[in-house]
Formats: sequence, C-alpha cells, structure tokens
Amino acid sequence: MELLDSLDHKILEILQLNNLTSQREIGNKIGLSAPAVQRRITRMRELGVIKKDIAVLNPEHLGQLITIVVQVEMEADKVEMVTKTKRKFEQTPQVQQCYYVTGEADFMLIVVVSNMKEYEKLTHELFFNNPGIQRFKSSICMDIVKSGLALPVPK
Amino acid sequence: MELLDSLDHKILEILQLNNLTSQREIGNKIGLSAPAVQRRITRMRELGVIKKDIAVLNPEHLGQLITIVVQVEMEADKVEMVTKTKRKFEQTPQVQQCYYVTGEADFMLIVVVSNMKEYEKLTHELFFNNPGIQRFKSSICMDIVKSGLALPVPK
DNA sequence: TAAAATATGAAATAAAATTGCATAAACAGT
DNA sequence: ACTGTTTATGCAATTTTATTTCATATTTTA
Repeated sequence: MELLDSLDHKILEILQLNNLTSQREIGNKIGLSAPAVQRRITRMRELGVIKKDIAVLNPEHLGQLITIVVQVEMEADKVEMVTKTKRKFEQTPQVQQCYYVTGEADFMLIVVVSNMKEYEKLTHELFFNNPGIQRFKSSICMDIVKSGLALPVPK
Repeated sequence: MELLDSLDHKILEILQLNNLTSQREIGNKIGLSAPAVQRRITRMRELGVIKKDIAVLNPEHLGQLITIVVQVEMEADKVEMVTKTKRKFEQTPQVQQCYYVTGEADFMLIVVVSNMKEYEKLTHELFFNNPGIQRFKSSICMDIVKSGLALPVPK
C-alpha cells in the first residue's frame, strides 16, 4: 500500500517547514498520539516520500559565495549524451540543482562556487570538455530572493 | 563574536547532509563531546548560520507536480518595481526559488504547480498583472536531475 | 600577572523517540 | 452476515537523545 492519507499530508506539511518538530507536538496539531506520528514518518521515509532531512545554511555566513544560473544547450539531443551529461552534473558538488527542460536551453543549472577562478575551471570541466554541449549562458546571481524546496502537499 | 572555526564547519558539513545525525555521533566524528556539539549548533542557529531544518519531499510521490523554470524580464529596472516584484515572488508559495540575476533576464524562478491551469492563473497574477514586467519565458522541466541546497563549506 | 570571559567534559536531568502489547477498526473471503 | 486477517491506534515501558549543571581548563584582556 502506497497511498498517503490526509494525516500523512499534514505531517509532511509540518516537516517540510521544520523537521525538528517533536512527534508529540505534531500529534497534538493533527490529533494523533506520538507513536502513531512516528510510525507514519518511518513509513514515509521507507517509501521515499521523505527523501532526506537537512539543515539549510545561510550562504551569507560562508564567505563570498557566488551563485550562478547556467543555461546549457546540447548539440543534437542524443540520448546517450544527455544521460552522460546528467550524470556528470549530478556528481559535481558545485552544481546545487539541475533541471532538464524544454525550450531553447536543455539544462538549467544552479551553480555555487567560492570564486570566479573556480567557476572558470568548472566551465572547462563541465562544458568545454563535453563535445555534446553547444553553448552555455551564465547569469550571475545578485540576490537570492527566495530559496527552498517546499512542495505543494495535497489538502 | 561571529567567526566559525574548523569544528563548526565540520558540523555544518554533516548537518547539511543529514540533520538527524545525533550529537553523540557528530561528536565522535569530529572529536568533541555531545554537549560541546550541541552548544555550537545552538550558537549557529542563533547566528543564523543555520537558517532552518527541513524534510525534503519527493515530488514524484505527491501527484503529477509540474516544475517550471521561468525567466522574467523587467521593463526598465526601476528600483521600486524590482523591490515590489521581489516581495511578490517571495510571498507566492508556488515560487520555490527566485534569483535576481544579471544578463537578459532579470529573474529566474523555479515554480512548482499541480497543473497547467494553475500555472496559467499564476502567470496572470505574477506577470500580466505586473506592469513592470516586459516578458517571461517558461521552460517546462522534464527531469529534476539534481535538487538540493547544499553549499560549499570552508575546510 | 591577575581577572574575566569562553569552551570544555563528566555527570545528572529532562525530553524525545522507540518498542511491546492489547485493542479497535477496516477488509477479504466464505 | 460471520470470521479470520491485516492494519492502525493508544498507553505504558524502555531506550536513546538532548539539555542543563558544574567544576576545570584555556584563552583573552587589562
């Protein structure tokens, strides 16, 4: 059984805002006992509904980090090339996020580096060294207006 | 005192991967007692170095969610307009992320909606209703190759 | 060098998570 | 409708974890 009911949804809603909320407190809010909450959470972790639990850091406290949005165009979308490129992006720690998208660009990347030298080096590794990539466009981020991973949870 | 030392960095490194790691375990890895770890974590929360603690959900388990990367161009960047627009994007729950960037586009948004109807409505609210916005380009996400918020932590 | 501020570990305490168990609710097959 | 089965629940007990206290050590400041 894979389905989530409305209580599960309420739990997810709470945890994606603050996963340090105690089971007792969650239980109070949604009308369940702490153990019941705990079993549901465990189950959702096993199902993969909850992918991970993380602390979100403030980039402003970690030196002068540079965030860059990169649009990447591939030559002709050969499936193999795309797969390989995806894997490369995945494995690169500076690539915080990678979306494979429709439209002019094929990939949208969010990249975080410590300085421009590092970015230049990275472009060689990721783009110039990849014959499948036609061009890429870098937009420097001046302000991270909003940053999160929260998803809409069914009511 | 605001500075972080190398032990703090190690703690951050661990917590941004898994913030459910126990203090004892963190202590073992970095050579501190559990209480020492706990005090450092508390301090970093107070300083805002740790912004929040969240569960990351798997979009594939929450219905057919649609992720869209949107490039937004403003008319002439009037400061007021930009500020107001930022605030609007911030407050919109479907806008998961918003970057104010250099280059052709002024904003890059990551938007998550439940269906296209919702997106159409959202474009009216966010873009057509905003006279400061010249045009916007939507790229539908076919694959979220990588998704995270981990930052490079000084060694 | 003395005084003050800061960080630490060990031990004690408090809080939270987890497990065991009996019960109730939902379900499937007859 | 009846019965056996599965599944979810709450309570109480247990275990683990987080937090506080306190004495000591280390660093900083005057």
